[in-house]
Amino acid sequence: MPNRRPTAQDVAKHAGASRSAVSMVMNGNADGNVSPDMQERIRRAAAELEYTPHPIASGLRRQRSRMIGIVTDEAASSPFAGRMLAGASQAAAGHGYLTVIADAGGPAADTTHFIDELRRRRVDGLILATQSLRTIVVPDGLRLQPSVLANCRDAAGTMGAIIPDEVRGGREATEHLISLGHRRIVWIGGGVDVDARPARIRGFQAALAAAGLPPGEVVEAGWDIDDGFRAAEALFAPENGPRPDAVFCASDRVATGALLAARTAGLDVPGDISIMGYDDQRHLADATVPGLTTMALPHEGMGRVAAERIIAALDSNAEIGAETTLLECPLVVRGSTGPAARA
Amino acid sequence: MPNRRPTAQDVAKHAGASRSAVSMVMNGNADGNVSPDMQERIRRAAAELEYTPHPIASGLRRQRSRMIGIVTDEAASSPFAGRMLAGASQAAAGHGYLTVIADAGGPAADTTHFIDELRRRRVDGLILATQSLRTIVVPDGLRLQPSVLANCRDAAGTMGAIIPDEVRGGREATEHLISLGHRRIVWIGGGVDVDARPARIRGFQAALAAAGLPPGEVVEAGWDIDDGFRAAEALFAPENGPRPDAVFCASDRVATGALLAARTAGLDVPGDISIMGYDDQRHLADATVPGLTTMALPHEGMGRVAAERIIAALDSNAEIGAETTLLECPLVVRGSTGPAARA
DNA sequence: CTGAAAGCGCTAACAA
DNA sequence: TTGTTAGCGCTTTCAG
Repeated sequence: MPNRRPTAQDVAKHAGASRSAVSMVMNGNADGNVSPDMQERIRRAAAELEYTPHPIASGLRRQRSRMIGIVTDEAASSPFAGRMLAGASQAAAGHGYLTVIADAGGPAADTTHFIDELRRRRVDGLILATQSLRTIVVPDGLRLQPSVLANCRDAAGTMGAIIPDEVRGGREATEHLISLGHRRIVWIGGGVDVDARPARIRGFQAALAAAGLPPGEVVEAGWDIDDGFRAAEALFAPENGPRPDAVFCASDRVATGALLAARTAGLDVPGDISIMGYDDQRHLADATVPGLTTMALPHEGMGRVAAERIIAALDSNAEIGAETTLLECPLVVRGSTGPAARA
Repeated sequence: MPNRRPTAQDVAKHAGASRSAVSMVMNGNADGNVSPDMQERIRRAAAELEYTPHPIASGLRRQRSRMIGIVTDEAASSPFAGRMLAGASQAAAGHGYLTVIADAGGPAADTTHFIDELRRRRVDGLILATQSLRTIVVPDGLRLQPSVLANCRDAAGTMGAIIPDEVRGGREATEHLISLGHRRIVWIGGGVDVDARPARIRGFQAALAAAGLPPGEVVEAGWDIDDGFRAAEALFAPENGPRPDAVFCASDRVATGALLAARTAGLDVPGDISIMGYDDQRHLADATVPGLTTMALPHEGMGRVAAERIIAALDSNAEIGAETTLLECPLVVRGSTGPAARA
């Protein structure tokens, strides 16, 4: 099983060159230093022996591990974690970096230990990713090396972050509804404890105002299916006045509840009413009847951009910057929105 | 920012000892070799300087990276991936191992490249994890070092695997329903292309038989909400004969559809009918009205046990074995199941 | 019981 | 243009 791998020494012997020549060829630094035909012989020898440089040895020498660490708060409880990790790992792999993960299994404040552990392991850069959008006090360890925040922002405002553009998401979702001919659009749900809510509502109202429509009604409710169900049920009751053309839900779960309420009230979606979700929660938004039109949270993109931003800084030896990058939430059109009935 | 870290040399000087003494103390090999008071002085010096051994250097020397790699097929599209990765990373961290990930972003067959890349990076062990339960042809690279499969099994049967015990899950779910007094229980859903379905149905029928009940009816349908809705709608239509006491759904999505159909048909859940899900899909099973009673897929456990099994082999220098470990799917009781009405 | 010496495999500065 | 040398920080053997 062990199958000893060849070393640069072996390749050098095989090609009749020196170890350092091999090293230079493998690292692309050979051009002014090793004759072209020697380079070719080395390359051939390397290929023949299936030589590939030992990353641990080169890491030791260069004082670079080519690993980037991701520490997450309770990835286990989020259906979105996989997307972020996949995005980061794919981006990193594309630049020859390895992605190492540490899940704190608890709130972001408990990540300190894991950050230290990853630093001890000599990761070149660090991503701190939270499962829901929030503002956090950044653990000290993060500041000691290139790091960015994903899906959260620094209370001190001095650390770079990648977060969804929720205002724009709220706006574009609303524009989609308006373009379909809807005029009376009601917002449902989203507990007040989460940062995303006010931003989305701001976008919602901005789009309405831009279209010359009056401010939209905002119905308080939580984030879950039954919150959406109850709120929509009340909204659809005839005694509560005219029905809205469309509802814009704080989450796909709320939207699923609204869908259910519409069905219970005998309303056709989207014939009688359009329902818009938010999150693009896999195995939910794509699994309702009809499928939910929704704004996708860019988890994969956050992972990718976070990794790319760190790697760019690492590879150019530059500072990473404190800017906050806002990522677009793409509109995913499924069946739950359609043209206004009276349009 | 770089803040040079102390080396074993620094500690040795500080404590008036030799580098090797420091090494032995840090690795617990000091007892017959370094005098107790010298050990104490070294330990104190290490603490004072906040010395921690350089894992890359020791890895190079020991030819061990203390990293275990996880390669996943399309983690990005699964809401369960995070649990598995969190389980593995927590278990690994507990033993001083680092978890590195590589997401193939495609089917399991495309993981070869990522396996090779992780091997090149000198991971000590490898986990190949699939997002849905299946039998796969194991890529060659996996056999060249300690590896286990998570959520999939080896077509050749020679590689260790950790998978959910779906037969037992099907049985225990059914037993839960039977214990509630239900007698006529119908299975709904689960396309035929997925391995999990026949196993769950086998458990379902076994529990029925063990209770002296006739074989349960099995309704064909897919895995999604609308599949569950349609199947349940037909099942609940009065013209299709007496209603079942309970339905056992192939997935939480199907169960969500069934819940919706029950509501549409004016049935109370669980008063008139109990609905059982499968998967414990986060942000769905816990977000319906009422919450779904379901069998949890042990993703976190699979990650944890896979990591532990590899690490145990690594740390004892033993073979890893070809056994398949079956993990229990825990019953999660929420509101969608209750006592039979006529009981 | 202790410390010096020899690398692990690689890279980069330097000398030829 | 080439090859030699001196480490990166650690572990482990072996002579004191």
